[in-house]
Amino acid sequence: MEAGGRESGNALLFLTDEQLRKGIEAMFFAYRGFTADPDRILADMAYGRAHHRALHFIHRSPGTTVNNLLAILGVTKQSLNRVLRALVEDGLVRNEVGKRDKRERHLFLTGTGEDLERQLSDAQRDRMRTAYRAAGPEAVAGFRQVLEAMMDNEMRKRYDALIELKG
Amino acid sequence: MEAGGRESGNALLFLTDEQLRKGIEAMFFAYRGFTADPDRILADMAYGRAHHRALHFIHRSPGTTVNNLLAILGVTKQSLNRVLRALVEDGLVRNEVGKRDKRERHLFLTGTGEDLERQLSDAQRDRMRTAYRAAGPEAVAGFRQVLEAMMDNEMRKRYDALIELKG
DNA sequence: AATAATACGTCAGCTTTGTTGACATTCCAA
DNA sequence: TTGGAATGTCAACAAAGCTGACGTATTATT
Repeated sequence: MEAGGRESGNALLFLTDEQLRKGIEAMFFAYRGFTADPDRILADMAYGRAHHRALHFIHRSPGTTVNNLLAILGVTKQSLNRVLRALVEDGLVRNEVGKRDKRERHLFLTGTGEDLERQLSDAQRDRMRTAYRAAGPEAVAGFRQVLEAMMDNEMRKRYDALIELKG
Repeated sequence: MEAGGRESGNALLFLTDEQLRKGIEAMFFAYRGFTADPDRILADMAYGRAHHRALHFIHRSPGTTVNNLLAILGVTKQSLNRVLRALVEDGLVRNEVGKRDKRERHLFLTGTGEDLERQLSDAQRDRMRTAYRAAGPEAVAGFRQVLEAMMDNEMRKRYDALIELKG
């Protein structure tokens, strides 16, 4: 287990079912806030959250392949393909046949794509920044620690891999 | 703005775009982990995440009305009705006409409903507990602080109202 | 007493985003 | 040269959200 034993009294009060339930509900409501601003922007367009996610990760890792994106997003290629096709048709995403492996398509944002991505992530970052500022650096460190511990091993790998790129 | 000025150097490093992006991605991956276990359980049944949410909040506030639940979940009554109808038909949720106001329907879980709810929330709590334990009480406090700061004002009201009940 | 507002249910139709399954193409590598 | 990987695409479907319209109790207001 871990420390345990002697510190049975108050030290573990943060692990009671009540505390866990609060955390679960906080996660639920916070996630809605987390996506609210981009959702509002996207509602006017023909795009949704799935398009936002694609734009985000292409922006973040330019030249990434379809398979990479598939693994990160955790959806089927048919589902992702629908999103990518729309973005390519509308000129937000550019497709480039791989040099080494010509089966692969490397994905890039166009100028227009970068513009929309920036608009969306600005909104999302603004909220995040406000929350971070209100909570302070130590709270933020704790926030990140808990989130990372909450991921699946699979997802933590993907997350870590992303972090390494620019981390 | 706020404090600013003299402490321009390292004190605000946690507010850089890079740090915010990491937080955004951590939130994305963590939320997938957060829902993964209940999702796996529900996949075998004819239910989804929407049913889980309804069960959770009815369990948490027994006797809540449809309108209450609507406000908490933030969906339309048509959408919620589809979910509730299934749960009532399958004998997981019980409907009770209001005493004071006979227009209202008060919602309760049946024994079967409680069983499923427990199964789902046990799975979710287990992951939460493991994450909390790994991160420690101070990290958890920070986690909660940031989440609460991230909610919409609307949602924070709902969240606070819930907390008061049993909190 | 009449009227308005509220709470709830339901029908119909639409959208987004996910899913399977099947199949073709292209290309790398053994 | 052949098997398998990476990609794209078609079709059909499901979950879960949405709008709009309408009906029925019940309560509140005038």
